[in-house]
Amino acid sequence: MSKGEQTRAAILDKAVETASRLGLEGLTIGQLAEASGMSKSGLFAHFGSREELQLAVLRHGEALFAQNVFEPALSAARGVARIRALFRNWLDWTESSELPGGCLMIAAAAEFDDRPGPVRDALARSQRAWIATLRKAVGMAIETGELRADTDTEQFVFEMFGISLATHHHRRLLGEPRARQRALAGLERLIANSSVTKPSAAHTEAGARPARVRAVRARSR
Amino acid sequence: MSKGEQTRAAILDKAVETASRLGLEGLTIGQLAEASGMSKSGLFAHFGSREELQLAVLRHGEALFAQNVFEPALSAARGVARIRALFRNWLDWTESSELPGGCLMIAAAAEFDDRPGPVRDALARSQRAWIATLRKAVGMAIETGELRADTDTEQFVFEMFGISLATHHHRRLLGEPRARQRALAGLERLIANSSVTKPSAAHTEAGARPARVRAVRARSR
DNA sequence: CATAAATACGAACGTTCGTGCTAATATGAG
DNA sequence: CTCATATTAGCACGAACGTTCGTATTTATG
Repeated sequence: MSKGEQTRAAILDKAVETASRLGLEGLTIGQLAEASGMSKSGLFAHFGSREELQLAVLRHGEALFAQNVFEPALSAARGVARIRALFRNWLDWTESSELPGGCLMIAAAAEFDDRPGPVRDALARSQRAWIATLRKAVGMAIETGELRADTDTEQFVFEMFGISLATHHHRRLLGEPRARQRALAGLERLIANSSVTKPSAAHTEAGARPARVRAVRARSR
Repeated sequence: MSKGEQTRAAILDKAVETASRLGLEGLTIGQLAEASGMSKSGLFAHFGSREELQLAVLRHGEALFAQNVFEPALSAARGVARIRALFRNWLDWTESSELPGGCLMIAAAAEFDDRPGPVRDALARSQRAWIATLRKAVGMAIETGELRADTDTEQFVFEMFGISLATHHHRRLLGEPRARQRALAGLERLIANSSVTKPSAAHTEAGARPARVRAVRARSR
């Protein structure tokens, strides 16, 4: 790796960190240069424009996401186990120490959903790819017979996404410590609702949901 | 209403609109002045600082939210009917023509979750109040006997929030036209899971969930 | 109608923004 | 070690930022 690529990577590490807190629009050539210990123009030369910097940050974040969330989950068995692994890695990612501002994609999504341009396009592409990955995982859980064949995978992933967003929102803005617990409970409810083996009516009525959740938590720790 | 209050209100209308698209940090005294057809300094005099402007925009947005989402839902009967009303008004709000950038609070939440200060504090307070309102609505649905007494209201609202966030995300960034449908289906699943009268197993297994959703949609149109 | 108060404007402040240049320095291949 | 190339720094630019100030104008009050 040449010196140039090396500094570029170091810059992008810093930039992803900053962007997770301040957003991609909060990224500033000057501040990023100071944080990287180099001159504005020196840093600028690596990207050519602010928009190119934003795109590079997005790509860098995507790579980190794949590396930290997606890839480790592949060691989990296909089916609900992998769904749980993907989801937990996702939650871990949003509270990672490398990302003091939480998930970069979530911050960028809210920021660019009304700013047409290449950055928004790249972001949307990335999000669609992630959704497709999740759908595939749900599809495999149907193939293994753990989830019912009539499961609406799109709806499943939609709600899964929502739980993740709510976790981010509650933990970061509201400082809610039980957010992760709520997230895991939500996922379990989602899984239970699409499971082939249905809980008995008596069980369910007597509050089986919290009990089931507790069991899952125990297993996860 | 004095002339001053009048222009101030007009400014804030424009500002809420802009902030819904560009965020509170995207708000600029100069641009807002131009959009309002007045001078920078003239506009500035109404607020005294940019931060005060942001706070005023937030308060103005809060008032609009209460007026468009909360208050109309009070005409719905206590219980799940009101939960549905609140939720639908909320969805309507995020696609309102007055808010070209979607829900102001959601945009601001992602923006300020890592920017300590008065704006973040005000936003968090507002969000907590809204959550409390939703919890109260769920609590009343328990009192009416429609939802089970062991329903975890906090969890219910958490997931409701998530569905709303996912809807915003999918519709605005990904342009997903079925987002609203997915949202309503998610809420119905949430309600069904906490309902006293449980659907028969046969019904559920044969895909009662989409059917139930369709019925609800029909009722809402 | 006069007059005090409220409201709006225009010009300018010091900073920071992104982006061009050119010159200096560091890197790595021969 | 040499030298072409890659990398960084220095400096300057026009524009926009939030903010201040003195002044003009409009509004409401007696």
